[in-house]
Amino acid sequence: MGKRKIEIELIEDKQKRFVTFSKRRKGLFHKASELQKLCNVQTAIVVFSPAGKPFASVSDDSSVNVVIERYLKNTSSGDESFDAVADICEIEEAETVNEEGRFWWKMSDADKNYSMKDLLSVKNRLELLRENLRCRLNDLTASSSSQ
Amino acid sequence: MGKRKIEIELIEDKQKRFVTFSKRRKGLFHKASELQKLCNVQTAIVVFSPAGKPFASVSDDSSVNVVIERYLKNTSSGDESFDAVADICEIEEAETVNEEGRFWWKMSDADKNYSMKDLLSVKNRLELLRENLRCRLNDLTASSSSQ
DNA sequence: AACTATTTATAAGA
DNA sequence: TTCTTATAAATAGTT
Repeated sequence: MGKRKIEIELIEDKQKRFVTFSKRRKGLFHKASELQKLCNVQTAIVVFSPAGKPFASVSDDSSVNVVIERYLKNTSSGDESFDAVADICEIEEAETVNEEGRFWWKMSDADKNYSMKDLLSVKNRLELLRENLRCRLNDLTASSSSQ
Repeated sequence: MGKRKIEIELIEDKQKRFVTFSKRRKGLFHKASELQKLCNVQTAIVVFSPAGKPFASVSDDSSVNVVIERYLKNTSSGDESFDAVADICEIEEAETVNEEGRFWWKMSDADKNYSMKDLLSVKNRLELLRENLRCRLNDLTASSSSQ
Protein backbone atom coordinates (compact mmCIF):
# COMPACT_ATOMS: atom_id res chain seq x y z
CA MET A 1 0.00 0.00 0.00
CA GLY A 2 2.70 2.38 -0.88
CA LYS A 3 5.63 2.70 -3.17
CA ARG A 4 6.09 -1.05 -3.12
CA LYS A 5 4.00 -3.98 -2.14
CA ILE A 6 5.20 -5.63 1.05
CA GLU A 7 4.66 -9.13 2.38
CA ILE A 8 2.52 -9.32 5.50
CA GLU A 9 5.17 -10.82 7.73
CA LEU A 10 7.28 -9.62 10.64
CA ILE A 11 9.32 -6.55 9.76
CA GLU A 12 12.75 -7.58 10.97
CA ASP A 13 14.22 -4.07 11.07
CA LYS A 14 13.25 -2.66 14.43
CA GLN A 15 13.19 0.95 13.29
CA LYS A 16 11.04 0.18 10.30
CA ARG A 17 8.76 -1.90 12.50
CA PHE A 18 8.17 0.97 14.91
CA VAL A 19 7.48 3.40 12.09
CA THR A 20 5.03 1.01 10.46
CA PHE A 21 3.39 0.33 13.80
CA SER A 22 2.91 4.01 14.41
CA LYS A 23 1.46 4.67 10.96
CA ARG A 24 -0.82 1.67 10.90
CA ARG A 25 -2.07 2.12 14.44
CA LYS A 26 -3.14 5.61 13.53
CA GLY A 27 -4.84 4.27 10.41
CA LEU A 28 -6.61 1.53 12.33
CA PHE A 29 -8.00 3.89 14.95
CA HIS A 30 -9.09 6.27 12.23
CA LYS A 31 -10.99 3.50 10.48
CA ALA A 32 -12.68 2.57 13.75
CA SER A 33 -13.68 6.18 14.30
CA GLU A 34 -15.21 6.35 10.84
CA LEU A 35 -17.10 3.11 11.39
CA GLN A 36 -18.55 4.52 14.59
CA LYS A 37 -19.79 7.67 12.91
CA LEU A 38 -21.07 6.04 9.72
CA CYS A 39 -23.00 3.26 11.44
CA ASN A 40 -23.61 4.66 14.93
CA VAL A 41 -21.97 1.66 16.57
CA GLN A 42 -19.64 1.13 19.50
CA THR A 43 -16.09 0.05 18.81
CA ALA A 44 -13.11 -0.62 21.03
CA ILE A 45 -9.58 -1.37 19.95
CA VAL A 46 -6.70 -2.31 22.16
CA VAL A 47 -3.22 -2.57 20.68
CA PHE A 48 0.08 -3.23 22.37
CA SER A 49 3.10 -1.60 20.79
CA PRO A 50 6.18 -3.71 20.03
CA ALA A 51 7.53 -2.29 23.29
CA GLY A 52 4.46 -3.51 25.16
CA LYS A 53 2.84 -0.15 25.67
CA PRO A 54 -0.97 -0.31 25.49
CA PHE A 55 -2.93 1.89 23.12
CA ALA A 56 -6.70 2.11 23.16
CA SER A 57 -9.01 3.69 20.64
CA VAL A 58 -11.49 6.30 21.69
CA SER A 59 -15.17 5.58 21.39
CA ASP A 60 -17.45 8.51 20.70
CA ASP A 61 -20.26 7.76 23.09
CA SER A 62 -18.55 5.55 25.61
CA SER A 63 -15.16 4.60 26.90
CA VAL A 64 -13.26 1.57 25.71
CA ASN A 65 -13.89 -0.02 29.07
CA VAL A 66 -17.63 0.29 28.67
CA VAL A 67 -17.49 -1.39 25.27
CA ILE A 68 -15.24 -4.12 26.61
CA GLU A 69 -17.65 -4.76 29.44
CA ARG A 70 -20.60 -4.89 27.12
CA TYR A 71 -18.68 -7.43 25.09
CA LEU A 72 -17.76 -9.55 28.10
CA LYS A 73 -21.36 -9.54 29.24
CA ASN A 74 -22.69 -10.40 25.81
CA THR A 75 -20.28 -13.22 25.10
CA SER A 76 -20.57 -15.03 28.40
CA SER A 77 -23.20 -17.67 27.91
CA GLY A 78 -25.53 -18.94 30.59
CA ASP A 79 -23.82 -20.07 33.79
CA GLU A 80 -20.38 -19.09 32.60
CA SER A 81 -17.71 -16.58 33.40
CA PHE A 82 -19.77 -13.45 33.79
CA ASP A 83 -21.98 -15.08 36.35
CA ALA A 84 -18.84 -15.34 38.41
CA VAL A 85 -18.12 -11.67 37.88
CA ALA A 86 -21.68 -10.78 38.80
CA ASP A 87 -21.39 -13.03 41.82
CA ILE A 88 -18.25 -11.27 42.89
CA CYS A 89 -19.71 -7.87 42.17
CA GLU A 90 -22.46 -8.60 44.63
CA ILE A 91 -19.84 -8.58 47.35
CA GLU A 92 -19.15 -4.96 46.49
CA GLU A 93 -22.53 -4.20 48.02
CA ALA A 94 -22.09 -6.65 50.83
CA GLU A 95 -21.80 -5.54 54.40
CA THR A 96 -20.09 -7.43 57.12
CA VAL A 97 -22.61 -7.92 59.86
CA ASN A 98 -22.54 -9.50 63.26
CA GLU A 99 -26.02 -10.00 64.58
CA GLU A 100 -27.66 -12.61 66.77
CA GLY A 101 -24.43 -14.50 67.14
CA ARG A 102 -24.07 -14.82 63.36
CA PHE A 103 -21.18 -13.31 61.53
CA TRP A 104 -21.57 -13.09 57.80
CA TRP A 105 -22.02 -10.70 54.96
CA LYS A 106 -25.27 -9.34 53.71
CA MET A 107 -25.87 -9.26 49.97
CA SER A 108 -27.57 -6.32 48.33
CA ASP A 109 -30.03 -6.70 45.49
CA ALA A 110 -29.17 -3.26 44.18
CA ASP A 111 -28.13 -2.45 40.66
CA LYS A 112 -25.53 -4.89 39.38
CA ASN A 113 -24.18 -2.85 36.49
CA TYR A 114 -20.61 -2.42 37.64
CA SER A 115 -17.69 -1.23 35.61
CA MET A 116 -14.33 -2.88 35.99
CA LYS A 117 -13.24 0.28 37.78
CA ASP A 118 -15.86 -0.34 40.43
CA LEU A 119 -14.08 -3.52 41.40
CA LEU A 120 -11.68 -1.32 43.36
CA SER A 121 -14.07 -1.27 46.24
CA VAL A 122 -14.44 -5.04 46.09
CA LYS A 123 -10.86 -5.33 47.20
CA ASN A 124 -11.41 -3.02 50.14
CA ARG A 125 -14.59 -4.82 51.14
CA LEU A 126 -12.90 -8.19 50.88
CA GLU A 127 -10.01 -7.00 53.00
CA LEU A 128 -12.39 -5.64 55.61
CA LEU A 129 -14.40 -8.83 55.51
CA ARG A 130 -11.27 -10.94 55.86
CA GLU A 131 -10.03 -8.92 58.82
CA ASN A 132 -13.37 -8.99 60.56
CA LEU A 133 -13.76 -12.70 59.99
CA ARG A 134 -10.26 -13.37 61.25
CA CYS A 135 -10.91 -11.47 64.47
CA ARG A 136 -14.23 -13.18 65.01
CA LEU A 137 -12.70 -16.59 64.42
CA ASN A 138 -9.86 -15.87 66.79
CA ASP A 139 -12.35 -14.90 69.47
CA LEU A 140 -14.44 -17.99 68.96
CA THR A 141 -11.47 -20.33 68.73
CA ALA A 142 -10.03 -18.87 71.91
CA SER A 143 -13.24 -19.18 73.88
CA SER A 144 -14.04 -22.67 72.66
CA SER A 145 -10.54 -24.01 73.35
CA SER A 146 -10.41 -22.40 76.82
CA GLN A 147 -13.70 -23.81 78.00
CA MET B 1 -13.08 5.47 -0.68
CA GLY B 2 -14.96 4.27 -3.64
CA LYS B 3 -16.75 5.57 -6.64
CA ARG B 4 -17.67 8.67 -4.75
CA LYS B 5 -16.38 10.42 -1.68
CA ILE B 6 -18.79 10.23 1.23
CA GLU B 7 -19.11 12.35 4.33
CA ILE B 8 -18.22 10.61 7.59
CA GLU B 9 -21.64 10.94 9.19
CA LEU B 10 -24.49 8.60 10.02
CA ILE B 11 -25.75 6.73 6.96
CA GLU B 12 -29.47 7.30 7.22
CA ASP B 13 -30.50 4.51 4.87
CA LYS B 14 -30.61 1.38 7.03
CA GLN B 15 -29.78 -1.02 4.21
CA LYS B 16 -26.80 1.02 3.10
CA ARG B 17 -25.69 1.31 6.70
CA PHE B 18 -25.66 -2.44 7.18
CA VAL B 19 -23.77 -3.00 3.93
CA THR B 20 -21.18 -0.40 4.86
CA PHE B 21 -20.88 -1.84 8.35
CA SER B 22 -20.27 -5.28 6.96
CA LYS B 23 -17.64 -4.13 4.50
CA ARG B 24 -15.82 -1.83 6.88
CA ARG B 25 -15.85 -4.27 9.76
CA LYS B 26 -14.15 -6.79 7.54
CA GLY B 27 -11.63 -4.16 6.46
CA LEU B 28 -10.94 -3.10 10.03
CA PHE B 29 -10.29 -6.65 11.22
CA HIS B 30 -8.08 -7.26 8.20
CA LYS B 31 -5.99 -4.21 9.06
CA ALA B 32 -5.65 -5.40 12.63
CA SER B 33 -4.53 -8.80 11.45
CA GLU B 34 -1.88 -7.22 9.24
CA LEU B 35 -0.66 -5.04 12.09
CA GLN B 36 -0.27 -8.12 14.25
CA LYS B 37 1.81 -9.93 11.69
CA LEU B 38 3.93 -6.98 10.60
CA CYS B 39 4.83 -5.81 14.09
CA ASN B 40 4.35 -8.94 16.21
CA VAL B 41 1.92 -7.20 18.52
CA GLN B 42 -1.33 -8.11 20.22
CA THR B 43 -4.52 -6.46 19.04
CA ALA B 44 -8.13 -6.81 20.07
CA ILE B 45 -11.15 -5.23 18.45
CA VAL B 46 -14.69 -5.34 19.66
CA VAL B 47 -17.45 -3.93 17.48
CA PHE B 48 -21.18 -3.94 18.00
CA SER B 49 -23.27 -4.08 14.85
CA PRO B 50 -26.11 -1.57 14.34
CA ALA B 51 -28.33 -4.40 15.58
CA GLY B 52 -26.25 -4.74 18.75
CA LYS B 53 -24.56 -8.00 17.84
CA PRO B 54 -20.99 -8.20 19.11
CA PHE B 55 -18.10 -8.94 16.77
CA ALA B 56 -14.59 -9.56 18.00
CA SER B 57 -11.41 -9.74 15.99
CA VAL B 58 -9.19 -12.76 16.20
CA SER B 59 -5.72 -12.43 17.59
CA ASP B 60 -3.07 -14.73 16.22
CA ASP B 61 -1.31 -15.69 19.41
CA SER B 62 -3.96 -15.02 22.00
CA SER B 63 -7.67 -14.59 22.34
CA VAL B 64 -9.36 -11.24 22.43
CA ASN B 65 -10.10 -11.82 26.10
CA VAL B 66 -6.42 -12.25 26.90
CA VAL B 67 -5.59 -8.97 25.18
CA ILE B 68 -8.45 -7.21 26.92
CA GLU B 69 -7.22 -8.46 30.27
CA ARG B 70 -3.69 -7.41 29.56
CA TYR B 71 -5.08 -3.97 28.75
CA LEU B 72 -7.16 -3.80 31.91
CA LYS B 73 -4.13 -4.83 33.97
CA ASN B 74 -1.88 -2.29 32.27
CA THR B 75 -4.23 0.64 32.47
CA SER B 76 -5.20 0.28 36.08
CA SER B 77 -2.81 2.52 37.94
CA GLY B 78 -1.35 1.65 41.29
CA ASP B 79 -3.91 0.59 43.87
CA GLU B 80 -6.80 0.73 41.43
CA SER B 81 -9.33 -1.56 39.84
CA PHE B 82 -7.19 -4.38 38.59
CA ASP B 83 -5.63 -4.88 41.97
CA ALA B 84 -9.11 -5.83 43.02
CA VAL B 85 -9.41 -8.29 40.16
CA ALA B 86 -5.99 -9.75 40.93
CA ASP B 87 -6.99 -9.92 44.57
CA ILE B 88 -10.12 -11.82 43.66
CA CYS B 89 -8.31 -14.03 41.21
CA GLU B 90 -6.05 -15.17 44.00
CA ILE B 91 -9.07 -16.75 45.59
CA GLU B 92 -9.44 -18.96 42.55
CA GLU B 93 -6.27 -20.68 43.71
CA ALA B 94 -7.21 -20.55 47.34
CA GLU B 95 -7.99 -23.63 49.29
CA THR B 96 -10.14 -23.69 52.32
CA VAL B 97 -8.10 -25.18 55.09
CA ASN B 98 -8.72 -26.00 58.70
CA GLU B 99 -5.49 -26.63 60.55
CA GLU B 100 -4.34 -26.04 64.10
CA GLY B 101 -7.68 -24.60 65.05
CA ARG B 102 -7.47 -21.99 62.28
CA PHE B 103 -9.98 -21.85 59.51
CA TRP B 104 -8.98 -19.78 56.58
CA TRP B 105 -8.00 -19.94 52.98
CA LYS B 106 -4.54 -20.50 51.65
CA MET B 107 -3.33 -18.34 48.81
CA SER B 108 -1.29 -19.76 46.00
CA ASP B 109 1.66 -17.92 44.54
CA ALA B 110 1.20 -19.71 41.24
CA ASP B 111 0.78 -18.03 37.92
CA LYS B 112 -1.76 -15.23 38.11
CA ASN B 113 -2.55 -14.92 34.42
CA TYR B 114 -6.23 -15.62 34.46
CA SER B 115 -8.70 -15.12 31.67
CA MET B 116 -12.14 -13.78 32.36
CA LYS B 117 -13.40 -17.27 31.60
CA ASP B 118 -11.40 -18.59 34.53
CA LEU B 119 -13.49 -16.50 36.86
CA LEU B 120 -16.12 -19.20 36.59
CA SER B 121 -14.24 -21.25 39.12
CA VAL B 122 -13.97 -18.26 41.41
CA LYS B 123 -17.69 -18.45 41.86
CA ASN B 124 -17.54 -22.10 42.79
CA ARG B 125 -14.64 -21.57 45.16
CA LEU B 126 -16.39 -18.66 46.81
CA GLU B 127 -19.52 -20.71 47.28
CA LEU B 128 -17.52 -23.56 48.77
CA LEU B 129 -15.62 -21.16 50.97
CA ARG B 130 -18.83 -19.56 52.13
CA GLU B 131 -20.40 -22.88 52.98
CA ASN B 132 -17.34 -24.14 54.80
CA LEU B 133 -16.99 -20.93 56.77
CA ARG B 134 -20.65 -20.97 57.69
CA CYS B 135 -20.40 -24.51 59.03
CA ARG B 136 -17.25 -23.76 60.96
CA LEU B 137 -18.75 -20.62 62.45
CA ASN B 138 -21.87 -22.46 63.45
CA ASP B 139 -19.76 -25.09 65.21
CA LEU B 140 -17.72 -22.50 67.05
CA THR B 141 -20.69 -20.34 67.95
CA ALA B 142 -22.55 -23.36 69.28
CA SER B 143 -19.64 -24.60 71.40
CA SER B 144 -18.78 -21.15 72.78
CA SER B 145 -22.39 -20.34 73.70
CA SER B 146 -22.93 -23.75 75.32
CA GLN B 147 -19.84 -23.62 77.51
C1' DA C 1 7.36 15.05 10.03
C1' DA C 2 6.40 15.53 4.83
C1' DC C 3 6.13 13.88 0.33
C1' DT C 4 4.43 10.88 -3.40
C1' DA C 5 4.15 6.72 -6.14
C1' DT C 6 1.55 2.80 -5.46
C1' DT C 7 -1.28 -0.32 -3.33
C1' DT C 8 -5.39 -1.24 -0.85
C1' DA C 9 -10.06 -0.29 0.63
C1' DT C 10 -14.43 0.61 -0.63
C1' DA C 11 -18.99 3.15 -2.73
C1' DA C 12 -21.92 2.34 -6.10
C1' DG C 13 -23.82 -0.64 -9.30
C1' DA C 14 -24.98 -5.27 -11.16
C1' DT D 1 -24.73 -11.63 -0.37
C1' DT D 2 -21.06 -11.60 -3.78
C1' DC D 3 -18.57 -9.52 -7.84
C1' DT D 4 -16.96 -5.69 -10.43
C1' DT D 5 -14.89 -1.30 -11.05
C1' DA D 6 -13.94 3.59 -10.59
C1' DT D 7 -12.19 6.25 -7.19
C1' DA D 8 -10.74 7.65 -2.52
C1' DA D 9 -7.74 6.65 1.19
C1' DA D 10 -3.75 4.49 3.30
C1' DT D 11 0.85 3.82 3.33
C1' DA D 12 6.13 2.15 1.92
C1' DG D 13 9.92 4.12 0.74
C1' DT D 14 12.19 8.37 0.45
C1' DT D 15 13.75 13.11 1.90
